[in-house]
Amino acid sequence: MGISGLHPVLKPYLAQSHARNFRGCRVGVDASAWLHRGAVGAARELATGKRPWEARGFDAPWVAFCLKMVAMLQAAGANPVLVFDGCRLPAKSATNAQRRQRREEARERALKLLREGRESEANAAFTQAINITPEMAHELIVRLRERGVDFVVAPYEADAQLAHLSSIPEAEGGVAAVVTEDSDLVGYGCRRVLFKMDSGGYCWELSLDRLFAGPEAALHAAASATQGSGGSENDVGNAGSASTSAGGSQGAGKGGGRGGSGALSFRGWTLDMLQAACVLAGCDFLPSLKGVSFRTAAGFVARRRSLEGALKALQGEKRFRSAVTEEYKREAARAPLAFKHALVFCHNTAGGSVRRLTPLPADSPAQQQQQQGQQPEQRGQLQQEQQGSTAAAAAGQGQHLIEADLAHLGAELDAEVARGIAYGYLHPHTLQPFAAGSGGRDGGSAVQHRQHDQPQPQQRQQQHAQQQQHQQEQQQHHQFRASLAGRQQLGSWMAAAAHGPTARLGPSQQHHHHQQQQQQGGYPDRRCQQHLQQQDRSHSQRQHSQQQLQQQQWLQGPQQQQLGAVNVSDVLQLYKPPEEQAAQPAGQQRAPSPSYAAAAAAAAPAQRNPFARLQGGAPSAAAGPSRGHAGAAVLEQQGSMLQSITETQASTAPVGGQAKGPADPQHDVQPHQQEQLQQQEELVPDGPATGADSQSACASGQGSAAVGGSGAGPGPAQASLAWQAQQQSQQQRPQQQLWDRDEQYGCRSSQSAAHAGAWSRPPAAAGAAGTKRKSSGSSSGASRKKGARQLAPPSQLISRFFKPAPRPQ
DNA sequence: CCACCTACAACAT
DNA sequence: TTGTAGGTGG
Ligand SMILES: [Mn+2]
Repeated sequence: MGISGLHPVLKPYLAQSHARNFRGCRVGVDASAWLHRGAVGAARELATGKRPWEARGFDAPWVAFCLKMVAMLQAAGANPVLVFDGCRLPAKSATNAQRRQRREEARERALKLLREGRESEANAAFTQAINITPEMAHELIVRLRERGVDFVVAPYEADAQLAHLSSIPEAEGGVAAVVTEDSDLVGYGCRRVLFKMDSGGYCWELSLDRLFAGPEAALHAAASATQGSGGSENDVGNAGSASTSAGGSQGAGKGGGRGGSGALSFRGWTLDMLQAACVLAGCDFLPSLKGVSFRTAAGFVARRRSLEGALKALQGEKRFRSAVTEEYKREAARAPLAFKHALVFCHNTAGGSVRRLTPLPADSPAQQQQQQGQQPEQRGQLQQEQQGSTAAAAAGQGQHLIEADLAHLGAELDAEVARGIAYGYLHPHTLQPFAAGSGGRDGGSAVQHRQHDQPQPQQRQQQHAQQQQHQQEQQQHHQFRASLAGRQQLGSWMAAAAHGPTARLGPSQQHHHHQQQQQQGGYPDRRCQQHLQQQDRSHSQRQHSQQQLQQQQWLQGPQQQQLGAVNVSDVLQLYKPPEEQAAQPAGQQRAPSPSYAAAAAAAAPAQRNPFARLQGGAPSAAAGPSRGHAGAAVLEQQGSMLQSITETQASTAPVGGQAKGPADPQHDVQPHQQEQLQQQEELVPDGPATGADSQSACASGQGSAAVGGSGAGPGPAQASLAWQAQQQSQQQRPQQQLWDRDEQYGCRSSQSAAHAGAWSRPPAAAGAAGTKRKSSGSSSGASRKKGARQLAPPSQLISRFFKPAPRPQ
């Protein structure tokens, strides 16, 4: 959903931009949006469970689309880092239930329309029934691994993970900007966001720093943008702060400050205030009061400069007085925690573990419990402000931050589990290993079936549909927690067996001993077990579908028996750089699966999944550079060195220190206005034909020509040649369906693509040729390899921060 | 002017 | 996973 009404407000601050402006930079990508876009072309097949592209050896359309976008970014010289959604978030269960219901209704409608022969209407309905599953994402992940494209699966929301990457320097695996469609990213505090990126690389850029500098700064920067800020690298952070003088009449009436161009002014705002406005405006975690959207929310926040103040001001207003209940105030006070303290995967702490986007304040009980055995972390100014604000907010209400407030943000995954999820080896919903041999093409995995098909009278169905979705949502969360308990118990057991009793005991939710858990069958606590039993009862009143029965079985899971069968060293050995395991071609080497993954093993015996594999495979040339243990060790050292260096720097560096992002793009600031658009000759050589302000205008006509067009130097032009060739060869073939064609997006089926090198030229070469941005990462990536494969590995793979489990001596 | 609602769109031809 | 359009009403 995002933040209601935020996008229109941001419009004056959006600058037209292009992927090329991030040459040599790591760029985070919200993968779900791309997967959705790519799945539209296969909506019907998804709903009916067909995979016609397999017969021709093609990737699924959503995979192909994402790879195409990746290639586009690489051709522009950027290093994409794809971020996937992970586990379901309890805080969003209501939203998820709604969405599921909508999808299922759409699917029914579509099938009915299809029977009536109304094709186009049916297709529209199928589109609305699309659901992106982890299996579908995994199909893409397999390809990304092959190509050395960086990715990470978030422990929960990709939004928060992207914000985390945005908050750390690129040299440590962070990103300079984030590609997304979701306005939530602003609320999470992403420094630089690229909205609406099209297949030509054009997009609209928002800089948080510039937003807080006020509208005049944006306009001024736009005016001076024509002189191209050349090779200087550090002018981004303070581009706006130079010019601030006229215009900003703060607090006109009740609508917050208005700047010169009729835009809302956020000058002097803090991230806290922005988040307060987001919460009041309505977000995924809390629906808004009737009649409040971002504009009015921002007005109240601007006057009182805090969430609490804004709430009081709302209460003072006649039309909101009755709506601001105590309950709403409580929930509104809690909602910002979801932005501030979301759980993210941090790849360079403790060999990869789950952390809070912003650390909890030091004095909270939850924090003290959580922080045992962990060291406080140096952070940037923004994060420190955030941390303080939570403490202040809690103190202001005479309350402490307790675990109950954080429960909605998900369980803290054990590091082992988190790593398995983050690197794409564990299914984030079931926590079972993926059946890697299939790459997700076992046919049934991506089918969007209804969970239960109970024949019901239509009215009743309508009546109970919502309730059913809610129940199913609850059930899934219970299953997840139960499974999580089993897994984390396993993780703790492994660590204990390997290293003795010093091992960490798992998440804060588990203040229980192993024995107790085992006696209770692996459930985290009594409450959970009770709920599960209730679920059992309510289930028995219904008919069980087969799938439900299966879920029931693994819910009561055989983890106990499995425990004894696991060989510790085998499992620990699984934590190796993924290249090593990804090496073997599918089906060539069939290793027996450990009982660790009994359920998955039964279904799919062939595994490249390190979580389901006992022996190392022989690296193959096709799979790219297989880095040996030595290489991995070197990387580890580099990683920790970088970490320690930047940690010492972080304490003294101002906020702008992280804004090391891109050196100022040539047209860093272009307000979203027609007149400004006309000035974009350099960026858009063809110029918008109509002067319309829509995205299609800047992407109009020969988008691909513009990529390598006049404005580009030799480096990028060369790099984009292959990209252009793809576009053209594809344009010359009008054919029916993607998977019916001889080529897929101008490239052979991806199995052979790695050999053929049909994909884009190594962008790293271009980046090395004309790197304006320092971006230390890309150099290592560029210099690394020649020969073996032509696909340029991105700078520093998060996946390559993959380290062995931490072993205390 | 602002918010709400409903319907529609996202691929690629 | 999400955003947008147009019409309506306070
Ligand atoms: Mn979101």
